[in-house]
Amino acid sequence: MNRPDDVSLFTGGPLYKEVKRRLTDSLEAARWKPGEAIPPEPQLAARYGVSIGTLRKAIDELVAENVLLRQQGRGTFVASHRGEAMRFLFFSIIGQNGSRQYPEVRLERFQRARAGDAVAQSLSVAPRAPVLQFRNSLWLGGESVGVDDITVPAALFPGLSLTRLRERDNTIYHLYEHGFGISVMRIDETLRAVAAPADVAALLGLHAASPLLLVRRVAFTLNERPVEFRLSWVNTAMHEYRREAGS
Amino acid sequence: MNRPDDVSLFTGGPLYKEVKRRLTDSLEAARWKPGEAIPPEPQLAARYGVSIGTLRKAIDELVAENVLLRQQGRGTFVASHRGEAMRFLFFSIIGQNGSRQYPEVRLERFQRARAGDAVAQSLSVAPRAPVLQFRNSLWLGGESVGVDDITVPAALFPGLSLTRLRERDNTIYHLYEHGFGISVMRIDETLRAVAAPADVAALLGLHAASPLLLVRRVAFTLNERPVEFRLSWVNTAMHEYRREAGS
DNA sequence: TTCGATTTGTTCGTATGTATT
DNA sequence: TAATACATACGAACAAATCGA
Repeated sequence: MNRPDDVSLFTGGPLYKEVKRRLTDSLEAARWKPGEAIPPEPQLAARYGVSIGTLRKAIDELVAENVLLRQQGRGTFVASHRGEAMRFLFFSIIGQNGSRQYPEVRLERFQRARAGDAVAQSLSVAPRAPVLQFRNSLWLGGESVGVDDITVPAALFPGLSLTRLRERDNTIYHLYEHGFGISVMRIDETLRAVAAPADVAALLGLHAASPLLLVRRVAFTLNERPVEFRLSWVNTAMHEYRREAGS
Repeated sequence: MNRPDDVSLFTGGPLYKEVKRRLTDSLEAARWKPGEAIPPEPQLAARYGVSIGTLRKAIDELVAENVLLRQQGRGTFVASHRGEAMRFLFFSIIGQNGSRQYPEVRLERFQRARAGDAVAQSLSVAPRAPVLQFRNSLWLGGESVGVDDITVPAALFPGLSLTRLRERDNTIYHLYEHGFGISVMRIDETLRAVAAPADVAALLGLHAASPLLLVRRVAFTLNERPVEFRLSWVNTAMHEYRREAGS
């Protein structure tokens, strides 16, 4: 017996880490798509030639990383931006009473452009590489709370258009996933306080130079490829940015 | 055999969850102190009357929550603010190049006071309960980057004084832990952009009304008891607040 | 509604590997 | 080197949730 996926002769470290790598590779290759179930544990264990306990340890780590989702009696599913699960994983604005609510998003602008040096470096593309840029305004309870300036590499999003962005009926990351096979799995954010630029202030109905929270985000796929650069200006007069740490 | 800690007849859910509760209770009761090793796995498994696998599953979760720390060949240790491990778990300011460095802290003020309504609610103490308040300025590379206004319930920190704060040779949370048996294990932060108050601006060498990042922090112990309320004003001209999400 | 098949969750026990002292 | 302690891996049995016949 020597099935192609068999891992039992692997010698470069713990077996379960190798199994995890194989699973990750299959996920990156979209062998199983977001929202779909991966094969049952006994079947995967047999395929890789490991015990079910070893397989489960590999899956455990992917579940902890929000890459897979287990449901007893149903199966193990590839994380997707379709449902509610990832809805607030990447949206951190809350009301002053602590209420979490997803914003209404309005597309304000869409254009083709070329990457500046900073954006090119963040997105790991060549300077002046073609990119798509669009601006959204975010609304919570009828109030304008922020502006997102989003830049993505044009090569990764062929056919992304103003219409496509307008017609989506879900989050932007769901559109990336469903429309372009790009799954945002991790974000890296740095925050600072700045004076509002004139155009942003106008969109938010504020005086220019009002203090705004500026969030610089880079979004990554499972294989750590950066796929989106985003600057968000947030009016924190009536809302806040929340983060928990330690457990 | 019916040892007092035996858990084998427990019926209210998974055994390992009950074992985890017992471990947590022992940690709260300071049966094992920060920095110390808990008993070896076989010994704990015998004490609770469970298999070693079940015990390990309980410990796994506490390790994932940064409550315990495992070291192969040495033992399993209670998390402590003494070492480097928790150093950057609760300090999120980085340089513009992404460098993480721990700030120099200067005590600017220390006073006894009474809790206002907002602080009292955050700290779960009665309104006008006695509290201790102190202000620190934070310095990175010779530059003043922020001001912390810290409020703690006086009842939890008997004997905390200006001298005590000045003479510490480690982080404030290490002082809480070592001097008062209070271990901060989790923080909850909300962030907003504000115009600098005059006194803070002066300390930071900025014009009044410069935009500052205001971080409102509540710190909790293992049993979710709030033990510190903190407002931090951060000058994000040369530094940033960093957070990662998703994995 | 009931029942059986499927799938993950929990628990047990054992053996062996690896790091530390 | 020997003893100790956690890490990895195996396998088995039963429990609990889900789903369709």
